[in-house]
Amino acid sequence: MKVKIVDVAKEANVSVATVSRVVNNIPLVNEETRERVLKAIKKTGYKPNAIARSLKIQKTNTLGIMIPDILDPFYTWIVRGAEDVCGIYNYNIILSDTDFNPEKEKKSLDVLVEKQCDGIIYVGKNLTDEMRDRLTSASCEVVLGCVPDVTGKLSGVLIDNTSAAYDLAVKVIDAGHRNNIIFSDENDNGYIAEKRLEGIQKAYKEKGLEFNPDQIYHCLSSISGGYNQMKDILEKGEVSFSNVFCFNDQMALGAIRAIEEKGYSVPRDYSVAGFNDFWISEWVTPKITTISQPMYDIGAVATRMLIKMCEKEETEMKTLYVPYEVKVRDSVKGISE
Amino acid sequence: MKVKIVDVAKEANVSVATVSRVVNNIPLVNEETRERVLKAIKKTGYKPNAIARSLKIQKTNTLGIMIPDILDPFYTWIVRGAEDVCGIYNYNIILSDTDFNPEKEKKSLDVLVEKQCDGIIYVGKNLTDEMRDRLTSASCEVVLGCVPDVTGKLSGVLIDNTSAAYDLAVKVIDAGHRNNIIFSDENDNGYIAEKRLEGIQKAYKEKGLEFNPDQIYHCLSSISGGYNQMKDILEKGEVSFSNVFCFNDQMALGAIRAIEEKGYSVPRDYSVAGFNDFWISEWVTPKITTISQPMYDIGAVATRMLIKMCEKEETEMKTLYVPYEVKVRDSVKGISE
DNA sequence: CTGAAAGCGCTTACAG
DNA sequence: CTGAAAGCGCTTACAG
Repeated sequence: MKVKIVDVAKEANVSVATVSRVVNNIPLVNEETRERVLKAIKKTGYKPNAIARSLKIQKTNTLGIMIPDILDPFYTWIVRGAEDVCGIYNYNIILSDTDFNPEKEKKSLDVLVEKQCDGIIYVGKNLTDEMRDRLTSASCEVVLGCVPDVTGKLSGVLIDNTSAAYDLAVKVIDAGHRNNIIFSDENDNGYIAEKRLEGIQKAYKEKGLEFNPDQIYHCLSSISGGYNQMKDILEKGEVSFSNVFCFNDQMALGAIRAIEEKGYSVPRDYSVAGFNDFWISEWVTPKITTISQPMYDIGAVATRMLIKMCEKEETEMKTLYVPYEVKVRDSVKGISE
Repeated sequence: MKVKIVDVAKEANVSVATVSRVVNNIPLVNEETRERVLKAIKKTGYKPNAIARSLKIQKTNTLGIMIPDILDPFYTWIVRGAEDVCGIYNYNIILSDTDFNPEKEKKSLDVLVEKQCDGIIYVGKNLTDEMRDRLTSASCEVVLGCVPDVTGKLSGVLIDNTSAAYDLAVKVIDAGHRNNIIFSDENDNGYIAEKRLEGIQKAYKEKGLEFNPDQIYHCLSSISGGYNQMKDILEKGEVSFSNVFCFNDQMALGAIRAIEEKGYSVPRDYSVAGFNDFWISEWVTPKITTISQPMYDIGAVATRMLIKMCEKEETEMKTLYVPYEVKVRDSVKGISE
């Protein structure tokens, strides 16, 4: 049988109120009494029931985090950042993979709300109006990661995808690549893909290049997604290009392998640019030129904001843009810092 | 204000008991009444408070998972396996990174118990007696991942590390590598490192090779850990070897890069064998020869066992050994399937 | 400084 | 088929 507060109260010959006070470090307890209670706690092996406490104080000290897929290192780092901050402030995290699946997202949100999470971090590549409304009207605090709420009702932490893509594209174009293709997401109706496309188009415009939607390919944002797409292109041999912009580094790595498999070399014959800078990118050959995002920080900052909101230290909503960095490495020919 | 069960009871002109019954799908409710309640729920936007429910029914439908570090893809896959199984049975997961830190482990266990997790999955490279005792006497169900309880009191899911290392070592030795070094963990007092060492030693013995503890190097089990160690060895130039056994693929990748950086080639000049088969291993050059573990399955199976225990469908403790596979790829010279 | 008591939002035996 | 009431294990205003 689990020991509960009344058991230690009996053991220490005090009321449950007193036990509660020493457990919660409330000062106004006689030192002797405190000692006695402490001893009783140790003797009985009492562990407070956080569920009962939560029900009473209407606070669980747990946060929910909704991410597409913990297996994608991009999101893994966000979760780690979130967890570390939670550790500091004595919160815990309920993890929920949503697989870009709207049904899973809805269900996940409901469960997290029902489990009385004090707050929820929603991370994704896109935020539908419906999801935004649900999050806005949820009975707990919410912070977005990687995606903003254009209506300004929800706080968020992310990078400026347009300007990041623009910066990269300018460098790539300046390196002489006037003929690029793009490996975007499976479907391009997502916020992030859209913004990055905007950035690339802006660079094209400035550099006097024509942007043609045919240059966009939609593939799975995984290594094999990039691999298969590139293999297909090379085998058909109908497209000419000197560089491919991949919307994440996994796709870039896959594309590189497909190119090599066909007997070509990166960056000698084809260049490949990535995005996100996952932790392997500087350990593969060639090292991938990419945009690095402070994923860990995005998770950490979003969590800190959320906790502040949960503890009413912060009530103002804001969208925070964190810095990114162009990582010039070896997979794009002719590019300079 | 959050709407609670009494609010919908009023709205539907029934008692809270009746509302509770329809919420929980208890059959003995008049169809009309049910309709009325359902309507009231929809109208009020009622969401049950799972915390209150948990307190009453003494079950939270949440599991805790203690892992060293979610950033290590090995553990990431375990978590994903766990989460998917949780999704099926309507459980949630509280994630807890312990960083191989005993203090963090203790604290984490306490918190998970206090938050009334129905069960806990403990994943690690080692299980100290103290931790085993704490887990055994915890007031919730426990399943171990990757590490067994030698006393048989706790269930576990893992591969047979000794025989896996043995199988790999035999192949490597048969390929002509009679001069190997080993990159183990930072400290070798862990269960997994010990078992793998045993496997290698067994192979040595069978093949008539002499095993010398000097061949073991202790480094961080990360890419840079393997990289730095190998760089150091090569620069000092005092050790001769033709192959290095790395106790995970990250170290192997790092070692490969260090070797290449010194102007050598893998596997032409040196061979490198990995362990665990993380998802990048067949996409790097050279592809890493390694042991693949069904990480996802370990997480999934452990979780299924745990849920069965939580729901009293299973009470017998058992240690389950799941199959591993030797993945012969390109990083070890002369090796055959 | 300490305790009795109400109440957090549910579920469920019990009675009808 | 439905409802009144007890109780899950805590916290905390209130009284002393």
